[in-house]
Amino acid sequence: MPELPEVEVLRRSLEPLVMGDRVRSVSVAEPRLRERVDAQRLEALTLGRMIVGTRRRAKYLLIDLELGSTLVVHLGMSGCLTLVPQDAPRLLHEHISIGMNSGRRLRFEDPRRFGLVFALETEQVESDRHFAHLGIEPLSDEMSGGFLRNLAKSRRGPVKSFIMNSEIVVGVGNIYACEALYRAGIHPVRSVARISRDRWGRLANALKGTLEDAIRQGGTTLKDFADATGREGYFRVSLESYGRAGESCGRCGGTIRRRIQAGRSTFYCPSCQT
DNA sequence: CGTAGACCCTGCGCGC
DNA sequence: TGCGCGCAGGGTCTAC
Repeated sequence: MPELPEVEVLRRSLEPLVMGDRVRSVSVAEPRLRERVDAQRLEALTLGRMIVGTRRRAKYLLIDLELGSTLVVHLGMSGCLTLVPQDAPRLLHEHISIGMNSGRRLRFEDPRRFGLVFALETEQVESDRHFAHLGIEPLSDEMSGGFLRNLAKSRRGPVKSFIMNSEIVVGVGNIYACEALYRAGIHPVRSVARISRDRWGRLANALKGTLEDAIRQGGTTLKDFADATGREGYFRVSLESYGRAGESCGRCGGTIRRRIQAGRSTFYCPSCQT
C-alpha cells in the first residue's frame, strides 16, 4: 500500500487526532509481523504516556511520546493504521490495538504481515538499524540533480532500481518510481551511467513533483490505502503510467507497456521515455 | 562490492 | 461454483 505520500497523508491525518492523548492499553493479538512484535517492550515504552508529536522518516511513521519514547509503525504492503472508537469490533487482521484515554483506539491491521511495529527511546531512533543507513528525504533541500548524479557515479544498473534504493533516496516505491520516470521522460531500464546532467535535474524535479502532488491528493488508493480516519486517496486517477499497460500515453499517443524489472512490474511509454 | 532473485504472507481477480 | 495461477504499493537475505 504505502509509499512516502501515503505515510505522510496518514501522519497528517493522525497527528491532530492523537496529540495530547494518552496510551491506556496495549494489546498484541498477533506478534508475527515482519519482525516479531515485542509486546512487553511495546507496553513498557508506551503505557501511560502522552503522545507529543508525530514524524515521518522514509516510509516509517514515528509517534513520539512523553518521557522520551517513540512508537514506530511501518505499513509494509498491506498495513493500515486507523483511529476507531474503543468499542469497534476487533477485525480479523487487527494485530495490534492501542487503547487511548480519549476512549478511542489505534488499530493496526495488516493481512500480509509485512509491516512493523516497535518502540524505542527517541534518542535511539537515528542509530537504530532500521534508520541508520537510510538515504535522503526526496522532499528535502538535499534532493537535487547534482546529488543524484554524484551518487550515481559510483553505481551501475538501471535508473529505476537506483531511485528505489533507500540507501540513496527514501520513500520511492514502485508506483512513484514509474510515475517520476514517466514525467522525466527517462526509460526505466536506462543505466545510471548514461544519464546526462540535464536529465538528472529533470528526474529530481519529477520525483519531488510527483510525491508532492500525490500528498496533495491524499495518496494513491489502489485497493486498501486509507488515512487515519479511513479516507481513501485519489491520486490514482492522476497516475499516468502505473497500471496503464495497453492504454495510450497521454503525452505522445504511444502505448504504455509493462515489463518485469528486478521482480516488479514497470510501466513506461517506450516512445517518450528514452 | 554491487546486483538479481528468492522469500516472507494473505487476498483478489482471472481463466478454465 | 470451484480451483489454480499470477499478481499486489514493502524490505531483507542469499547467491553470484
